[in-house]
Amino acid sequence: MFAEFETFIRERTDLSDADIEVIRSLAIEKIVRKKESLLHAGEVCRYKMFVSKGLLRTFCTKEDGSDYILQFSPENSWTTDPESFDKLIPSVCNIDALEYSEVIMWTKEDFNYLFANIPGLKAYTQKLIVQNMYVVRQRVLSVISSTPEEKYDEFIKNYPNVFARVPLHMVASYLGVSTKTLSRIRHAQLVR
Amino acid sequence: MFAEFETFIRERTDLSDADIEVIRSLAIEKIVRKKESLLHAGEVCRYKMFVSKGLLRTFCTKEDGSDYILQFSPENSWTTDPESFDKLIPSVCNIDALEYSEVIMWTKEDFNYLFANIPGLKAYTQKLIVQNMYVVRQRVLSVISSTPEEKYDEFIKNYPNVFARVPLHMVASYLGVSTKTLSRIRHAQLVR
DNA sequence: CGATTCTTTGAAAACAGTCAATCTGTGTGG
DNA sequence: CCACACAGATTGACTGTTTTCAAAGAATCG
Repeated sequence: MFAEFETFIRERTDLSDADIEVIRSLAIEKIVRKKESLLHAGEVCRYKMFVSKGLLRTFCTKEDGSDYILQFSPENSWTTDPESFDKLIPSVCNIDALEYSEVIMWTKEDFNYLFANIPGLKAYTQKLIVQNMYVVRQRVLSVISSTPEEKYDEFIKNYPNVFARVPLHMVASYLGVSTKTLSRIRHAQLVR
Repeated sequence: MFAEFETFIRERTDLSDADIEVIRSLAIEKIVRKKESLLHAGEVCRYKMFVSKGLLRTFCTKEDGSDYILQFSPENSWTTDPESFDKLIPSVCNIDALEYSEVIMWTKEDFNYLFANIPGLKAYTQKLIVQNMYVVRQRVLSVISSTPEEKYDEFIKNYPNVFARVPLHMVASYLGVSTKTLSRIRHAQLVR
């Protein structure tokens, strides 16, 4: 499980073996079965998580019970609730597994330690945050400016790997449209 | 113009007088009249900008000519097109002034210099990016999960200061709904 | 005051959402 | 191994909302 992470991080940083060893020593490895939860709304999100295998989803539930998916996290990606994690306040999101997954987690305390002592990791993390910003900004633009069909097409284009693995109604939830609308779009595209 | 910035940054960091002086020496002050542009789509966004007075808007234009507002930047806030600025690639956004504004700008090169030599500024900037992330994530959630009326109410609640200064059709553009819908909502709220 | 910008409105059309039912494929437990 | 339950996808009928387009008022600015 850690092996995948090590490969991943070595490709993106120039951490030393010693650095990796420290990072490993503070890592918590966790297996999550499909549908198992890693964070419930109301709890503090205590971990920064790396998905080394599988697929997670971050979602919020409104009063009426409807879900809205904020993020999919396939293997080789990071996830957490940043605001809850940083400020140690209760999260409004849930994180659970859409597939059998393997996750590596660090507490805030430990991650801060790594952050302070491994400059390469710090630089990498900061770059990641910035890149994430590009993506989220683009998503805001898409969601306010695109038609449902455009959103659907963009999703398939941007996340083919996720698209192939999640049920349609979750794509709908991610895009902010109803499953009905997605069905209609798909039907129309077939006919064409 | 720089005075407002100095007050602002001193309240949020513990920069020394010397630090401030360096920052000032690299700052470009610019007056922008209402409707004047600071960035056209297709250009590289060469500056990181602090709005010391006035109100800017960042928006994208689709092929059909319709605008979508990504961000309002009132006095005491920062703006740029992060991706264009960081990577020196052409921007897809425009930035212009909704009011007479006073803006302080730094090039990427100069900002990098400040970044490298003024740890307090670096720490502040990074915190800012992270906080911005919270806001944008919240916006994504809102825009995929809220009704137009909820979006409208949230906007007034979150940005009363901006709301009071921009025409309704720009609020609509920011929220991703038509002006018609906003009018209807307002009418309904009046009747109540 | 005239010109421009902004807001509201009406009517019609397009669109998306709800609800309920059906169909499918999957997988589990007996 | 089969039957059954279950999750997912699609569909139809209906409803309700949003958009579009155009036009008319209202407000603002020079």
